Amino acid sequence: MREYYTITELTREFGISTRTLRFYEDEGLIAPVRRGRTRLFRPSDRHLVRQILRGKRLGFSIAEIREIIKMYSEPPGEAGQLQAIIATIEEKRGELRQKRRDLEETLDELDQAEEACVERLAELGVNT
Amino acid sequence: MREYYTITELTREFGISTRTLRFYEDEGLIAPVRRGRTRLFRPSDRHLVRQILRGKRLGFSIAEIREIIKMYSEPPGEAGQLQAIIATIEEKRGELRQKRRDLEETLDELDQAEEACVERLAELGVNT
DNA sequence: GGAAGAATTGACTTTTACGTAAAAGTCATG
DNA sequence: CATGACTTTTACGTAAAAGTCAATTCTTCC
Repeated sequence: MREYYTITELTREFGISTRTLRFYEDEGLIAPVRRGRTRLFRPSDRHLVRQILRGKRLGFSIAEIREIIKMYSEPPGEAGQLQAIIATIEEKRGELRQKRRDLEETLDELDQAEEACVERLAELGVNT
Repeated sequence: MREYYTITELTREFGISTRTLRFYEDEGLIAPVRRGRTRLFRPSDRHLVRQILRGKRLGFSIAEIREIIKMYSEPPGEAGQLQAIIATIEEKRGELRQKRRDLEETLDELDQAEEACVERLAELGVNT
């Protein structure tokens, strides 16, 4: 496990721009350490980037991703806060399940569409 | 099955604004018929709206949704076009499968986060 | 037949998530 | 030490997806 990654290493690995990484830092999603002014990304930062991009692919906004990421971090000390986090987790879980239903439905409809195309092709094959 | 829905009926059913529906019409995603200037939405339009919102929840852009919707419609006559559609369906299926992996991973991490919270709560319960 | 209540159009605004360009600092290598 | 590849900050720009608002135009209902 490497200790540090440079910003361009991560841009290449994830196919994103330096602007994007700086933007995520501005948004408080990641906090790479500095040597002088230069950012050094630790494996944990790299993992956060991975989680951010995953969230993006699922259609979550930066604000939502921030919320999700916050929940992965160490749980706080206070009981009330813990309850609150658990409630938020429940909520996100609900959203994800909705997305899963959406996903399965869409996959089904794509299957049907493909079948229709294949049938149509068969017809053409016969008629030609 | 009702023959027509008014625009406000659909806004209420789906929790979106008239502006949004008109926007989708401008974008060519739906094409409600008119009585005078008033839009009348058929069940098929309503179903399209359902599909659009599903696409949105999955993080697809309007352009992508347009692409997906086009594939649900009747397959065209020409073999080359049919092949092209099938290829696009394959591609979308790939994206959806990636999303599904992302989704499962996120659900797993949320589970872990919740467990951590529950444990922490148990500790607090013991210590108090 | 006139007032109230929907709908419509068009223009302008907003938010999100970066893109892009300028100007300057950093650092390894020849 | 200078060259070139990277990086940084600052600041303005932009595309997508609506929101908002104003001015009209239908309806319809009493």
